[in-house]
Amino acid sequence: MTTSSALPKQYDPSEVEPRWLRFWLENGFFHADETSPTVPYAITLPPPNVTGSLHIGHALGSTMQDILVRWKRMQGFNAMWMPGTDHASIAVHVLLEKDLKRREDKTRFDLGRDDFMKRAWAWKEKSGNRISEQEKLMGFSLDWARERFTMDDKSNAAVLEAFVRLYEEGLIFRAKRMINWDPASATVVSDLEVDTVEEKGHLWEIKYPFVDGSGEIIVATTRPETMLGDTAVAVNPKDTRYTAVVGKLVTLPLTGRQIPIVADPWPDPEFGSGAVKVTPAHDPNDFEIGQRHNLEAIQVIDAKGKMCAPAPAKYVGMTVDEARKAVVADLEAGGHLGEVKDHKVPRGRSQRSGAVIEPMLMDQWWVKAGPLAEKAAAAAETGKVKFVPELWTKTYMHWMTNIRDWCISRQLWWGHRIPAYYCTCGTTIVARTAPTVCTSCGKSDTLKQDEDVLDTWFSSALWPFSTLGWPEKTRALSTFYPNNVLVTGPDIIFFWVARMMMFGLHFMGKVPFRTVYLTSIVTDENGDKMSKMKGNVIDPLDIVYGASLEALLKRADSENAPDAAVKTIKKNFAKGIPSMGADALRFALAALNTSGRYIRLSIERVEGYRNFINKLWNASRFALMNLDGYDPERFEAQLTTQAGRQSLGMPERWILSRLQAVSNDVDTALEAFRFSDAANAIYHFVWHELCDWYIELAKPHLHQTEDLVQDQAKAAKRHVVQGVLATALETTMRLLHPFAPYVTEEIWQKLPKPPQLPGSLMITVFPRNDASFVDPAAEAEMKLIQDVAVGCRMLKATYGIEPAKTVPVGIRVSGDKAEVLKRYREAIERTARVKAQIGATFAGSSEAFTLHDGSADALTGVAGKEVINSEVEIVMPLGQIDVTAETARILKDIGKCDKEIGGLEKKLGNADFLARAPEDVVAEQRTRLSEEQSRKARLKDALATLEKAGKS
RNA sequence: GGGCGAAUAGCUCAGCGGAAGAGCGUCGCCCUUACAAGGCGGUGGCCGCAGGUUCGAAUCCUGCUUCGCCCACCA
Repeated sequence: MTTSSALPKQYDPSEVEPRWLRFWLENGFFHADETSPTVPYAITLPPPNVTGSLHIGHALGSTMQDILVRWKRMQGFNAMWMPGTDHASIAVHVLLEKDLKRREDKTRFDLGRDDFMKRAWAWKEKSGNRISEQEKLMGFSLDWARERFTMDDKSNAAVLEAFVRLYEEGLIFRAKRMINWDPASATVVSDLEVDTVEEKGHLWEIKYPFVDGSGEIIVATTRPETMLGDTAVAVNPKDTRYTAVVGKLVTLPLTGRQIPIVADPWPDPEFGSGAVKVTPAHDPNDFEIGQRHNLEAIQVIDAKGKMCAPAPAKYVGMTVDEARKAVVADLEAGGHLGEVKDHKVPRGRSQRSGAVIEPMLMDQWWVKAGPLAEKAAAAAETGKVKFVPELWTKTYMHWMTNIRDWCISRQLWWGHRIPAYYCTCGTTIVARTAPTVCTSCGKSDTLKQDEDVLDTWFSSALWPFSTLGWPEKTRALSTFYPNNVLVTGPDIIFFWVARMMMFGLHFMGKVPFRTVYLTSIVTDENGDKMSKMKGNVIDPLDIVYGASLEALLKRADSENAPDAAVKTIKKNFAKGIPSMGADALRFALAALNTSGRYIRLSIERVEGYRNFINKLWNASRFALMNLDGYDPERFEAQLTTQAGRQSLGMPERWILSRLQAVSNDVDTALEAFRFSDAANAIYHFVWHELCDWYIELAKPHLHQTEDLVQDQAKAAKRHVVQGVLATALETTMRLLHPFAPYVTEEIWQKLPKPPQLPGSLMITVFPRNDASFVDPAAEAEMKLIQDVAVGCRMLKATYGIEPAKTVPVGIRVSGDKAEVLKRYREAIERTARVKAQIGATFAGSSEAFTLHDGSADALTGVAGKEVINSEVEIVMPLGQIDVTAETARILKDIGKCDKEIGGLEKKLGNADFLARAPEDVVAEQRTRLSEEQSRKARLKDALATLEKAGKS
């Protein structure tokens, strides 16, 4: 016999988890073989940035992926989950450069390219290791043998190949266009990396005098400093105020330059003065106007965000803000300033560095997005790729159909260097290997490789196939491409999902994945997005293993967290974080993952699911303490025969039927990515069916008694109950395993089970649909038992009787329910702690009756009554009770009845309803009405006897 | 300026055409030999507002209000 000391009362994940993780890894259970003949199921983990460690958002997405992968693996699929990390070019730059500035007061340029790269690699090593460690500890069944990095040799080869091919196809080109310049990081960023925020500013009117002395034209601008680079003034051709001046020249103040007035459709006559100064080098619109009118683009702001020649020497070297003040002052002094108004100005800020983006004209590399996007949009329209939740399709489509060319070059070092070589003769060569001689002039030693690297998302866009060996034609590629599902956050639909679609379709001719599941965004309990700056981030492992306030503060300090963050940490985690275990966190994430856009995560919520894991643990502990003498093979054989099935008691058939229903619910929910439905179905089953009812009903049969040896029937019954309990638990472990792999493996290994099963739960088969276990009759009977037991408990609680105290109770029953109640009287008695007499009438008056054991219990006082339904009511002799309170309770019930009856009568009295509603709906309403009427009659009856008792 | 979404119990959310639900919280009573990280029971809702469609609306339509989010070159 297993003693209780063998299993602790409280589940201790820290002891269990490392053991099974090692076991799974050592046995290679996470590895999928691409040559396996079984049906593949593949997911590629969105590679986390090597910018530090995983946050709770990663934990959410990865947990959902692991649930899918473990579930499909157990269903017999060749499930492969590809791990890896992303070099995160600009993010790592920002991180390292900040650190460099703080510790050594240096910029990357002080350090030089080679030294900087060494530091970046060291950082990558540290961060990458930390990330994979976290992923392992969370129990993620990633195929570690395949682990990749976006800057490993194979990925580099894929990037090179993709770049060269796209260049050869004319889909990558170099051009001088308006770009977003981030002066802080000293690089171009793409449109997507710019956040536009409205900031307070001014609208200045500036007077430009006509060269011919015939007056002046007033222009309006929010950026007066750019006037130094103006090369025209534009007015709308429909604006009759200006028709006469089109073609005239004006003198640009402060510079003396003469510039023309041009007619262009862009200026809105309603805005400002209707005349626009045109600075083609520093404004996207002005650039367009410049293109249309062949205007010169004069650059007056340099790459460091400072004014430069040919701006007048006075301003050169000033920052943009300084120049603005100086220009405004000088204009005013010269009498060129008109009205100045407050104005909200949209300002672009770099997502990464926060610096104000400077629009500039520069030579950069571009991907021609149009043709690629066309196919990517079509794939969504024809259903080759599906978005879940579906509403994200619109977001994706909107972007795809309004796409702009993608600027892919970055003036950074950490990344894939662009394979373009420039010869002094002016030739550009794009090649897979560095050319030694110029293909044009034939000279050697004249070639220089482009200094720039690619946007980090370029390699990410190739990830679904570069990880499988592309550009080589590998077996892995043919087996696992396309992936079945991509699980990621909606915030990177444009950055990543869209681009994988474009490149996947272009290079592979097929979508990279069939379904895109977009997760919610995890926020803190107040609904605020988590950020290190705010101090509300949670490291998943802190929840798994717990963390003291001191430890959290120490880490914040080492990460240079701002004061506000430290304050938040002190407030939110005053008592630290208790240890929950990986299973509790995983289960919580699944259970909270409804279709909403946000998940508010709080430690308390996780605690609730830790309690659930503990509940499961204790239920298993109970079972293991009572499974002595149990023979799994014998029971399995019994379950397979018709006679054996029929020998099961109603509670046994009920719990197996419920288990079957829950299995189906879980399957259905997971097919639809409804993780919370799946988790909640299991939670409810385990806690409120298996534990609250079945185990309670099983107890009397399991408890060892002396006569068991003699009583063959009792021994057989005990064995059946043992079998059902063990089977139900074993099946529950399989259902729950994808969500909570550790505790389920631990319990499953301990449970007695038929010997032919595999050596690990994670490679056992997921519960399959077996309709033969569905038993509506058992479910209906059990429902009746539960209703009656709950009714008894309610009466006891109402009258302040301790739950543990057994009291006599009469169950008045008519119709065919009597037999069921009589048969399961013991079940009611046990679960409600009552002594029940069951019958149509009781001895004596309606309030006095004889207990079933024969002892008379004539009651002089009053009884509590609870009407269960039209056929069943409970009468509980109570002696003296508070007649007023009981009357009020019954009146309240009658009130509810009346309301129901009123509604139903009105409905059934409506000829239109009878004529138009479906027959079954009408019939249902009729049944309900008669049920309610009967219930009301019984309640009134109870009220009458109560009144009588009150008077006597 | 365009687009998308959300308003349901104190909180977080599910339900999306035929009886208002869950978890947590809260309030009682209990250490009943698996579990106090537990058991039993209760309380709690003009389903944002106003119209409309329908025999029937939390659910569909329209408008309004309030909150989110995304996209956008009005100087």
